[in-house]
Amino acid sequence: MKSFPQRQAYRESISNVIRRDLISGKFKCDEPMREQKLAARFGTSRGPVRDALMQLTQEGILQYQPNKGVRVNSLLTDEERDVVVAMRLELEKYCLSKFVPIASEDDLKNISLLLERLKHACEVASLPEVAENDLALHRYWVAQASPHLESTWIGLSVRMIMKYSRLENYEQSIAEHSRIVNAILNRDVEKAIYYLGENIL
Amino acid sequence: MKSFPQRQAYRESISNVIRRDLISGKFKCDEPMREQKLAARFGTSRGPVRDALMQLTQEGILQYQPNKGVRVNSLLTDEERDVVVAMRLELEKYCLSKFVPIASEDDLKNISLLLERLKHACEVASLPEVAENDLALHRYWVAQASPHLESTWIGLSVRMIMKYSRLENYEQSIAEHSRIVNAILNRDVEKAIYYLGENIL
DNA sequence: TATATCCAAATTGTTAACAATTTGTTTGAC
DNA sequence: GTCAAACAAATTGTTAACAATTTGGATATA
Repeated sequence: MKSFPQRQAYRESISNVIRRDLISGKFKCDEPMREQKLAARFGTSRGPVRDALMQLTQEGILQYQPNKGVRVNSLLTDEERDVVVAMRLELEKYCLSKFVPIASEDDLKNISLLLERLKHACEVASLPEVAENDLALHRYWVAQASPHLESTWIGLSVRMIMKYSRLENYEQSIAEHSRIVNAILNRDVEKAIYYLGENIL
Repeated sequence: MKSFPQRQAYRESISNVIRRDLISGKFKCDEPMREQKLAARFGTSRGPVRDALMQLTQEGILQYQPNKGVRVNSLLTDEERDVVVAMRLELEKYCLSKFVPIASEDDLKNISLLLERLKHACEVASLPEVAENDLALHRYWVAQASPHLESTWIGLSVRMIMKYSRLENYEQSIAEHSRIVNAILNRDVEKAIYYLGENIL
């Protein structure tokens, strides 16, 4: 009947919320994340919270130390960020080249919708929402083209955004993503990849 | 007193063992990993086993479905592997360029030791051991140069190896790694990176 | 004051029991 | 025989309690 994750496991929704908080800078760097407090906040026991924290640790956002819990990982250095940008670009270029030719009409509708949501978030100028919708749009073609590499992608992308995000220039973000989506709608792989390169840096 | 992880958490050792089993092909593709059985095998409860499984899921080796547990993820496609190779190379080139100039005498001793271990594994021709020592050697300079990106690196590397590993040509593996390590010992970044490119493909 | 030691509180690590979901099998109607 | 519903077994999801470790502070000593 219900064709989709009927009830997303706690761990997923918890890690999504925490990730969002981290992107929008609600936690100071090196600040320890206490399991008990988070469990209370989310109305669960510590189990699912631990799961979510471990997931974010694997994504590289948090840092784990045995018997000491997890803390907000320090930001990438400038050099590391350059490397991450290059890796993410490599990955997303491949995904676009794969996705554009095979995208169904529904896919095109969906990315148009995601673009609209991103535009709206830019208009109300809410940074965490902009970040979330930016990632959601990119994530769409990654997931369609290569579900195998989706988890790799998210780790790279979140950490790239956390280190000086260019997202604060809202008009530019809208323009860049509009160009990419237009190219996709026209099935123009070359252009899509070109504009992607201008967006991810 | 004990300066290092005094007693590695279960989750770590469990995930290491399972990862090794996966690399050496002990589980069929799509085969479900049962928590109960693994818990019995490792003499713990399901908790730490779940932690280990989730970690491997994040690394992309296993696939998780809510209420259905985890299975061995299907292998990368040829194209995906090419992308992963490029990403890993990008990352490791950076790490080598960072590591070689700052490596201490102890570091040099350590990688020499790791190379010897790899040689030994090649001589006794035990594939899982070769894989483990190969990864351990590369991991050393990644961890030294950029602990931030270590978890990213391991996900890429393990999946790259699982898809047709070139490790079975033992003599070649020894030669390639000897060249890299020699270049490092001579503080020759250019050569080290060059030989790395010949090794990772 | 500075340092070391010990104790209590807070926190993480692990376990076992219970709840919810999925899976497989039997049963029965047609 | 085929299909569907109902039941039983297996498996995952969650929780709360307990164990082990770390942390912070009080006390004592030089």
